[in-house]
Amino acid sequence: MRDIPEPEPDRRDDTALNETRPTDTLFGTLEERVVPVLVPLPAERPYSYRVPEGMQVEPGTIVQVPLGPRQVAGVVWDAPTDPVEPRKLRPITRRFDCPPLSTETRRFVDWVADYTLSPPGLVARMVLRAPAAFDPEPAAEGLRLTQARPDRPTSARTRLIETAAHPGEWTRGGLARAAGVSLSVVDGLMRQGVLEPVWLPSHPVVAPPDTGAARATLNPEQGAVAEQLAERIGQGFSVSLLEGVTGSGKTEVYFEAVARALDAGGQVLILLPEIALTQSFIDRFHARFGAEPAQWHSDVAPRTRERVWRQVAEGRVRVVAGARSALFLPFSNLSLIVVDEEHDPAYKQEDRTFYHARDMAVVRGQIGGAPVVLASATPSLESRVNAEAGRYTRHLLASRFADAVLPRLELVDMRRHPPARGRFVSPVLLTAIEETVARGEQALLFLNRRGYAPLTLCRVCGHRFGCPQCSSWLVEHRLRGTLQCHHCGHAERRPEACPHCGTFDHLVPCGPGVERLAEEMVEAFPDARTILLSSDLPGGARRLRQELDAVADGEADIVIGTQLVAKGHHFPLMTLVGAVDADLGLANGDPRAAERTFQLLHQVTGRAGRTGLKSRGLIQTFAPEHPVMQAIAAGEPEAFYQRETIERERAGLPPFGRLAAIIVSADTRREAEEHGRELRRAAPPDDDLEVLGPAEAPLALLRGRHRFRLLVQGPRRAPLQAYLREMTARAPRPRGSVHVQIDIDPQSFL
DNA sequence: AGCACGCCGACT
DNA sequence: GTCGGCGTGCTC
Repeated sequence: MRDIPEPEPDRRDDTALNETRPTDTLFGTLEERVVPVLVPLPAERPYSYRVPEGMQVEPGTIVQVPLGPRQVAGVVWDAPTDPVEPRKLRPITRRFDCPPLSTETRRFVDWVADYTLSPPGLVARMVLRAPAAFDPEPAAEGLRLTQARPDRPTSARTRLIETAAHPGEWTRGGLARAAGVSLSVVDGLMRQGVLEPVWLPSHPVVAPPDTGAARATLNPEQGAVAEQLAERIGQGFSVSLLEGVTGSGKTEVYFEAVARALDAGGQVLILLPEIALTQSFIDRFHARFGAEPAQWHSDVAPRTRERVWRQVAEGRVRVVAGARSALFLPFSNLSLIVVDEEHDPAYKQEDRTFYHARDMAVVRGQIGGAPVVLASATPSLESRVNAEAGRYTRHLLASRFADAVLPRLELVDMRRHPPARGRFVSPVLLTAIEETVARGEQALLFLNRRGYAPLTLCRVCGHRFGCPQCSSWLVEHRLRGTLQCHHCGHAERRPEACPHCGTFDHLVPCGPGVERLAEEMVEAFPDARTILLSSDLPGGARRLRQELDAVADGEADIVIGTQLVAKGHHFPLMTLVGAVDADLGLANGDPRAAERTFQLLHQVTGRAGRTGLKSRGLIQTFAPEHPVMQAIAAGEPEAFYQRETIERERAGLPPFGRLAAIIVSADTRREAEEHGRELRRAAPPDDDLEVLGPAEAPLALLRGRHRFRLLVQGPRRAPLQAYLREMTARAPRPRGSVHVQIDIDPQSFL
């Protein structure tokens, strides 16, 4: 990790903070202090503000400053500013009573801004996204018993005093309720000075974790890995790749490193993809540490969010479990970062500031001198290559818990075992389902396609229903009676007649979706309990969670699900997993399609067989010879990764993609994609082609490992060309890259 | 990012 | 004749 550039020294040296500069006034020279303040807007440098007489600020102090017509929160920074006319200078409005952002947090903001070519103000904005947290939480007024005693001790008063004598914090209302007296009794005793008001410190948003609450029982292998991870705590920056199949105890193992970091007095951040941040994870944490971690994700109530932010800044919150944005919390003493499910594409943010949270977590660890643990059953190519190259230490958890065994995986060659006409499940899989259900066990059919059918056409005239806004087909959702575009969200009612030729009742669905698969199962196994799990079912996330629990409790025989079944849910009775269309993800033109498909199928088949029952995974494919299918059948990621990546790297080839197209002309991503489709048609068939929007293009150029075809046209041509010239000029500047550049997507090989 | 200013199409 | 579209520019 020596590749992370040191912060450029000149950036700190040439602007002394609280710089004193003489200003000429009518009355002579007046000394005034001017400081750089990073404001939440896309300016390349901090703005300068005057510091009012008597105000103390230092780098990291959070302040309120006037900005045009409004007041905004900014951070006092330590970077040079552009010269500004003295008459434009305005004073800082106030400083918030809030711990200053730590040096590590500030260096992290600078680094991310520099790396992602984002204005530092916008990165700082991600840190400051808890507006009401900069002022201290309003202290609650509590009451405390004094030495004084009432002049006339009535029974109500005596009871009140007895109650108040109990240890603990009492509020006015709470005390009255607990003593069974009215508020006027409390007020009376306050007037007599028997009770006095005290300021209660605000309550911790979560109880402190207890590292000794419940030691996990680890087998020798897990114990050894846990110890190796724990030994890294306090030893400075390192990255450990913790790899193990579903059920191998990764979480329990890294919890031991978390415990060690907490014992050493540090803060811990556990990053999870938003979808994996479930109650079940929180429960597991609670079981180990006797308290919940603070949570940070989009569903956390604003009020709680602010308290978490504040208490992280104060160092009172010790552990945060959060989605990628938790990386920008104002930790002051971060001593361990865990990135669970590190391969998950949800870590990549693709709007505003583009960043990959896994990579930025590594950078944050480097800046703060803290160890980083990346955990996954199916590590990303980047992480595997980094491990191969010795930058990351690899820890392998080979076995599963107890007697649970991995499912036996078989490929079903759909050319040799075709389903019946208009059906999608091969007789081989049908037989397996029948046997499974007969034994009272559960079968899972995985198909990553929502709705009933991905394409509808008219049997009479051949009309195909396409999206009016983009170029994809409309997906029929029979349960809702709609045709929907999964690309742009366009939806319309399913018509009775063909809009082209007017014929009624001759519209035919083509291809399978989960709804259609459910229909097929109900017909084939009318006595079995079939359940459909899809993110678009009515009832929303809560209903879905209930359904998942019901499945785990055995209240279904056949489960049909989209990719949501691959994420973090354990079904103890599941002994058969069928991937209905394993080839599906391979054909979509995504250069990471093979990797994603491998990961998805691996995770789905890993759902089965936690109880020690014999379990099977059947993978329906038309291409059993494809390396992804071979690797899945072997049940060993190695086969796939070596073929797909490492060999390629050894051969001296760019890992993926010989040609990347950059569309710099477009104003919107959609427009860029349209240009991209044209370009893809025109490209030689053996070129791997990546289409990048305008926001990504300069970055890709800067990182430049690929040949680029530039298409520069349209209304913003001139500024973009200038920008690109500037970027190209910057590109040769020797700067290391933290990660092996495996992904042609510039954001992922940061 | 917001927000204001500024120049061209369909209407209370 | 105005209301309103978003293109352009500015914020210490």
